[in-house]
Amino acid sequence: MASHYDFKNIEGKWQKEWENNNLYHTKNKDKKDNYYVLEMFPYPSGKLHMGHVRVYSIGDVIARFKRMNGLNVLHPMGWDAFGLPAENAAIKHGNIHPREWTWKNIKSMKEQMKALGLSYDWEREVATADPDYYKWTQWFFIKMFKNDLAYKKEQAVNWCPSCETVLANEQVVNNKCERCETVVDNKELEQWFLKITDYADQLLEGHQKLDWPQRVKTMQKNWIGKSKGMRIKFPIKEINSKLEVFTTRPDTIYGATYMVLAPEHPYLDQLISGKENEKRIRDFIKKIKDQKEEERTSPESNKEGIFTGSYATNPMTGEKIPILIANYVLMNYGTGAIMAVPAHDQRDFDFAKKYDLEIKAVIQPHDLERKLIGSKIKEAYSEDGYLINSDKYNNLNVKEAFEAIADDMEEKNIGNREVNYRLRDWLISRQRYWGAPIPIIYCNQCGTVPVPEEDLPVMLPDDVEFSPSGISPLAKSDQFVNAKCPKCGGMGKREIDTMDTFVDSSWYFLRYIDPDNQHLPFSKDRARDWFPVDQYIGGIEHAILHLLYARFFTKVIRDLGLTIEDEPFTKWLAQGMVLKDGEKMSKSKGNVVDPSKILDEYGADTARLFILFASPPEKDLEWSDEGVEGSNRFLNRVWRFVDEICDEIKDIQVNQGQIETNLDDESKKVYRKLHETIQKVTEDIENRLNFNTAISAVMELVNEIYHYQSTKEDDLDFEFLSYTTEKLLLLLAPFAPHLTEELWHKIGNQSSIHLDKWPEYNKKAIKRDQVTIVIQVNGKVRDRVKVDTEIPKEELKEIVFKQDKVKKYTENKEIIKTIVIPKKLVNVVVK
RNA sequence: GCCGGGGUGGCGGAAUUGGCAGACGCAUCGGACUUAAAAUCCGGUGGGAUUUUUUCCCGUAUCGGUUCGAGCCCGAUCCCCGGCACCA
Repeated sequence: MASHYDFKNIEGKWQKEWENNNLYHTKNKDKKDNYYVLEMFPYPSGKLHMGHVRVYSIGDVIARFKRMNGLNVLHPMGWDAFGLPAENAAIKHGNIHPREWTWKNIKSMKEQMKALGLSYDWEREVATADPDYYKWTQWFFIKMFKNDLAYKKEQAVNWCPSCETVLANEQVVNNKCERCETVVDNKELEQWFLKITDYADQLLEGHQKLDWPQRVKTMQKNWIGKSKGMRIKFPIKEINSKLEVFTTRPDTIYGATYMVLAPEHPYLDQLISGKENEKRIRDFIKKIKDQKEEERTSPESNKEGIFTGSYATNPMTGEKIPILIANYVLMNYGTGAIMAVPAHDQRDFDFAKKYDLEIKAVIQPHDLERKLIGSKIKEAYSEDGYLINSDKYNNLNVKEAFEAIADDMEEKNIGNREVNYRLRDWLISRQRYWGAPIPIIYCNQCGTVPVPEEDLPVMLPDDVEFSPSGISPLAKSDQFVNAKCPKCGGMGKREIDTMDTFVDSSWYFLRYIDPDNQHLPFSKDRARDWFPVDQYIGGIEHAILHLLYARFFTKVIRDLGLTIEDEPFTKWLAQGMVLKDGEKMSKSKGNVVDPSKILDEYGADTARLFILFASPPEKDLEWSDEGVEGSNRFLNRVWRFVDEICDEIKDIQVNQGQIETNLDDESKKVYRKLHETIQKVTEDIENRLNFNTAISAVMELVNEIYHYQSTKEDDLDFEFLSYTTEKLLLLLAPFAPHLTEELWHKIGNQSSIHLDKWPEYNKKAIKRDQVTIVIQVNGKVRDRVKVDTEIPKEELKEIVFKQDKVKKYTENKEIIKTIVIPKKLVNVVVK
């Protein structure tokens, strides 16, 4: 008899069978029993990597488990099919169109997914590069445009010189392009933005009801960066206007001794022209503007500034205070100008020391020992305290003063309460070919005109040269560019930029629920039945980008009236990375393990089992070839056991209700273990998504069965074994779908194991008559004793004190107390 | 600097509500089977001491605290990972 199962044969056979029977097709039903589990769809690079195998294995276990528990499960898959690699491949190889390249890759990746035995409903497959899909991406853009949520403006934007396109703030990491790690430049360009900032507060508040990892919510919170403060106007007499600043500390305004403008501030020209130092000042501004972004914005770099020669008036004190320019004030946050309070802000303090500006303390610590004396301050004091040198606000604490000053300023029209965000609007224009064209036509008469909804999609033209040149390749297609104005019928020009691919992926989860809808991106009824996604699974690297955008889109879609939901993903499991030798797998490090090789050597079930067993899903997983061997060994162990007895048990009709009545002691042990395992596996999947411990529980069960076999030898109870085998296979089915299906049929079943019901555990079976109680003396384990489970405390104590060990350790000592924890332990405390 | 997560055998990890630390797997050692090996099956394996089928001590990054009892709670420190950062 063979000691290893023929995984190649078995896996191929069942994959075909499942496909032929359309086993994983999802019917649309009312909301009641629906369950939507979704893994982040991949970019079709052409090959699956281990990270993919991990995320899809996790999703597949959940989908199969929920199905077996009687739910109507939606488990779809698709392709994030627009993007640069397709274009780069076309440029590099010259003779292949991005479309061809993309669809070729989709085909091979889909085959790999099928080889993994993933239970997708392929009839719902979507690809963002398909005109049937991007038509609706464009439709959403137009809806946003009409609702003032999409707008075009000129501003300094991030430019990646390698990708030759602009990037959103979210796509710039440490001043580098998120994709290619090239240092980004600044460019003044007119670009399309989506008004995500309108939803900043909702994006923050929505976190409350999300069952997401805390760290991810924190990341998004940091990214949104909400701060409450005031916008305050400082009059500048000489140019007869007012300089606005944003501050979170209006309570310190009596200590504002100077003002600082960003070198890009629009007032500068007026302020400095004609001043005796004008040339020096202009040279300084130029120098700062030429500074690299990194240098400019690093807190470690030196603060540099120059006096403009002008003064503003502190609106509360009436004092004249100098206006300076400095590198440490940024144009893209707040108003690009600050009131400087050196006594209570470390940055202002450092700058004031360097340029010898006045430092005036206006907050005094409650702790008198730390009393601040103006000229002797060594560092800024920014903690709590009470006000001094602040006229009628003296002696108020910081919080009271904030409110009082804010009220008064609002009344006198000096300033207004304002909330500021770090979050910027989402820049979606890309100067590249392989994306959804922005559906806008520019007309000399009518201006910026959206393409009418009935004319969508605006198709990508084929006759273009892809080589990036800083402007979109679409500019080179006359047939594309020239279009009639939808309003007046005159000749207009199309927008030539395409959309950021994150736009495509911000709503794909809604298309799956109604993929063939020709009239709308999806119908409201279907959304009601399926949306939101119950369980989303994907990499932590999307914590900010994709997940923030998708949440934003969902809120916009809600406001368009297409759903009533305002969060797309109720639960999110952020799965960890797959590492090799402690590092992320990458070509440059040469530590890549190719999934197809593992599939070839061990099969899909082994690959899935290992990846689920090696680590809990949210943690990083260290790849181990020996570990894969181990998982394979376990599956073979299951196979051998069933293979050996299947002829004996396949015709046995198990009497489910009666099974426990005739068990001998050995069988009873296995029977209890089986039901304990059912409980453990069910709870581990259902409540914790801890597949590693679920699998280890099944391993323990299999060990127990082997033990039973070797103890009983020729005296096996085959009806009981038949019962046990069935349950065992059901428990393992979500993890190893092919092997369990094969064995399921071998033991005499006709229909698929994956349509069967998840086993339930028998509460009576796992109840123990006797338990082992740990006996401690002064907290140290000294003995163990087996007693009846429901033994009264007093009786248990009596038994404990009769034990020799207990006598030994309590001899000649005073017993202070005895702690009894039923079913667990007894601790005798002595002195 | 601020915020969040983490640190357990040779390794991956378990301990779910403060109650037997190290489940399960890997690696390794021993036994069975074999002419032999592989595969398989059975068993040992945190460290130390010891009278070695015994008994005890130490042990969850470090130090301290709370508690009858701490891997888990509290305080301080060190280290690792992630996010944000001249954000006013």
